Amino acid sequence: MRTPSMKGKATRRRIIDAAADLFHKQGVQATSPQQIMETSQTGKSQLYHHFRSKGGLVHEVLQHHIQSIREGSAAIDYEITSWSDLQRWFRAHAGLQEKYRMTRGCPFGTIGNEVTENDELIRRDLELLFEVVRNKLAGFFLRERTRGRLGPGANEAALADFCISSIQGAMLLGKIRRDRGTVDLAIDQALNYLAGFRRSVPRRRGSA
Amino acid sequence: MRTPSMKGKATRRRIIDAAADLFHKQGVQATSPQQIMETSQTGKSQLYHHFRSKGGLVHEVLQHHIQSIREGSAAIDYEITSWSDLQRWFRAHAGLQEKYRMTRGCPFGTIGNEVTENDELIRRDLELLFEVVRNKLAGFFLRERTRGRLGPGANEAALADFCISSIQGAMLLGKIRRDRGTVDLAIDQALNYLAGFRRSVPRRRGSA
Amino acid sequence: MRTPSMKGKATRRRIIDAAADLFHKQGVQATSPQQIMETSQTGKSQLYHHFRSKGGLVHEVLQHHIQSIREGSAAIDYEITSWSDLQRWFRAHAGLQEKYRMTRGCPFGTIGNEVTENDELIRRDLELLFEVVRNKLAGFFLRERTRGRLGPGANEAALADFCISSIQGAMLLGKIRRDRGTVDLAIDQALNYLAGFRRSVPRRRGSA
Amino acid sequence: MRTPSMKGKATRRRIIDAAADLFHKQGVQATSPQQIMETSQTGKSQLYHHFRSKGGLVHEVLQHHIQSIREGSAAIDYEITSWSDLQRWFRAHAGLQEKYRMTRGCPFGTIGNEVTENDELIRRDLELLFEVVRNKLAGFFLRERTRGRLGPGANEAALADFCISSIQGAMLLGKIRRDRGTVDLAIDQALNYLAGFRRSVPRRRGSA
DNA sequence: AATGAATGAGGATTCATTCAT
DNA sequence: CATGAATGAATCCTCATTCAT
Repeated sequence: MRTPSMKGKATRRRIIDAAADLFHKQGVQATSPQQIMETSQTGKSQLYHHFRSKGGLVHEVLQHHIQSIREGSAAIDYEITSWSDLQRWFRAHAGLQEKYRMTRGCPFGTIGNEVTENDELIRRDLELLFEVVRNKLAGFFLRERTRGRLGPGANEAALADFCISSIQGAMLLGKIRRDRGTVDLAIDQALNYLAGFRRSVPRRRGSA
Repeated sequence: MRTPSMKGKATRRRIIDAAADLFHKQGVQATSPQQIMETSQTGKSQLYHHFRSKGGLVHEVLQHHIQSIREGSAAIDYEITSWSDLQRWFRAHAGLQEKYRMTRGCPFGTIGNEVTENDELIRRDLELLFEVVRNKLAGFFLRERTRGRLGPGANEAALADFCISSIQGAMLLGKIRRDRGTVDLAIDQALNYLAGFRRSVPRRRGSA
Repeated sequence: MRTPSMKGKATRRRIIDAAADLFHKQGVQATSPQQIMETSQTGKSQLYHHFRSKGGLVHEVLQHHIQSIREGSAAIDYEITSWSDLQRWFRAHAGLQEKYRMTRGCPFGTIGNEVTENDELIRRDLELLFEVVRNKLAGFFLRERTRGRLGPGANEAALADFCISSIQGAMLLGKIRRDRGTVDLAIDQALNYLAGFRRSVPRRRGSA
Repeated sequence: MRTPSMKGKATRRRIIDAAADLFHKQGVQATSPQQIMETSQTGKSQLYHHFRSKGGLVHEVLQHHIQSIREGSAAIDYEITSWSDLQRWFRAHAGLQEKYRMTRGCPFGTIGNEVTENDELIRRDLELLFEVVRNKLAGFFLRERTRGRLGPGANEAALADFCISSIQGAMLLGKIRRDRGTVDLAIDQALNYLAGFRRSVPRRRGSA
């Protein structure tokens, strides 16, 4: 059974989902409230009932992304516990792009790229989002260091940022070239670089 | 003396310059013909006299960028003949961003980010632009290999693409964080990676 | 009391009425949304709220005309039940023109004349409209035949079409000459021709 | 060899021809100077060199039409010397329409339809044009009367106008219905009516 | 006679948003 | 929570015309 509040939530959620997809597809500027309302099968002013403005909606979309990343419900899995997880994380991005026939970039990068001086709030949301991602990645590198599996000469946050900016650059170039090969090659090199910091630790006797 | 064609060209050029700057600042979508006309001190329909449409103007802006890169008249110098040139090339991007107080990304990436399925022509222009850049960079790596100063295990085009996607990712993240440090750190790591391919060649006796 | 839908309908109706009059006066092409909005005292985008486009508005105007003809609420009475009704029908057209000092033609013909290959939908609307008119007229001729008052040698639909094309030609020429005499003379001749098909039936004994 | 003045004449003529065709196809309003210049392969301001304005061009187009009718160089032959010529005259209109797949009406009527209160000069041109046509037709009827082949009860000018308004109405309806049958049927009835005025004169003995 | 740049108003339409109910 | 009318500025672009050469 659907209670009214459930229905409300459904509407709100439908709008966010539709907006997130459209923002990913064509950017924020190119997406009109009208289009969002049509895509989400909502009355136009529902959008203004649930969100203060289009900007407010962008904020909520980003909050939703952050939430998804934290919860692990996002399209890409940010729970990295092994080097192969890290590889998967990289490749998942290429996979996501390919799902859209290489016509889209990163959902976050796409929004970030459009940010101007007047979009300070959105910029902050994105800053937070990328910090969450960095923390996820840095967490992995930190755990690796703890276990002695990470060489010296690079700190965890920097490595995490390297991952992020590598994948952002790769996806943007991949979208422009409409070519997965470009993305994969960039990922290869990023992984190459990261592999340089990996240390294999001899298994202790008696351990699994 | 000003011939009529000179006058026309000046206008055309003023429009392209204004547009290029606005596109860099706020993207293509967010830039209206009206704004371009105000910025370039032109009548509104001059824009449509000189360019078929807004899309046509984007095309011309990109062609102009390509021309600038080829000629060496661009904001960034793409003539790389030494490893230190390469470093400068990387840092120049950060410098460009800082010039705009880290509120802008890469002029090309910003346009590329906005490309959708309907902007096939623009995409092609960008593809070409990035190929020109890649060739410039790949040329350097090739010359280095010829001189025995490049180690095995990476081809020139791939290294060039690595440079491009690295700097794209770095600039995007730098813009989102409004932080040059992020860009510099990303550049450091890219240079680190590239340095791994560098081979020092013992000076021949008798040479400087 | 005014319900919201009532308000909406009133606006919609005001727009249609204003548009219909302007289309009659100066044609569709020469009528701008702006002019319609000023005439109907509406916000410009109300037009696009109620109608998809200018073309959509033309469609609705024609539908409204069709409705009026069917309902008998049009400027001209299409309910013909006698030969004198038919005469009145013809003369009413001249009267309508004179009302506008012979500066306008037929409201339908004016729109029809502007139709091009790209206005297929509008053309269909007009086709329907003229079919409705033809049916009204043909109905009269059919009833006359049933009563033995119509001679052989012409079918009802053809006579109806003759009426329509005669009046269309007459009004167009009348507008070009700005002269009612032209119209009346053309009507005289059309009525002359039609009179040739009329048969007087001897009154039955005992009837009035 | 082409003298400069010939070239000038050719340009002027090309513009008129292109304009005439476009006006016929889509009306005056819908035809922009730009389109005329493209169709006639002329520089845009040649149009303003040869004609004062767009209105001036319409005037010249109509003058050209009048000239063609007078000279007998028009698409339709207005030299009527026999009843079968008259039939041909009527059918030629249907033929002209069919040539354009019933998508166009009468070239003159189409322009006339668009005339508003502000186009007094154009209206006068059309008035003249139709007077020329009327005279051509009335001339035939007059000659017929002279020869005793025209019955009483209708004057020549009225019959001529009947021909004109009939064909105008027929062509308009034919265009709206995109159907030649409609036109032919209307022509049949007009001819029927006119035939009622025809008198056969017994050949004199000894004459051809 | 011809070219192409320039002009400024206006074209149709959509924008983001708010209001009334 | 939902609907749809209303708003007014802005969108991209074309209009008819003129100017300078």
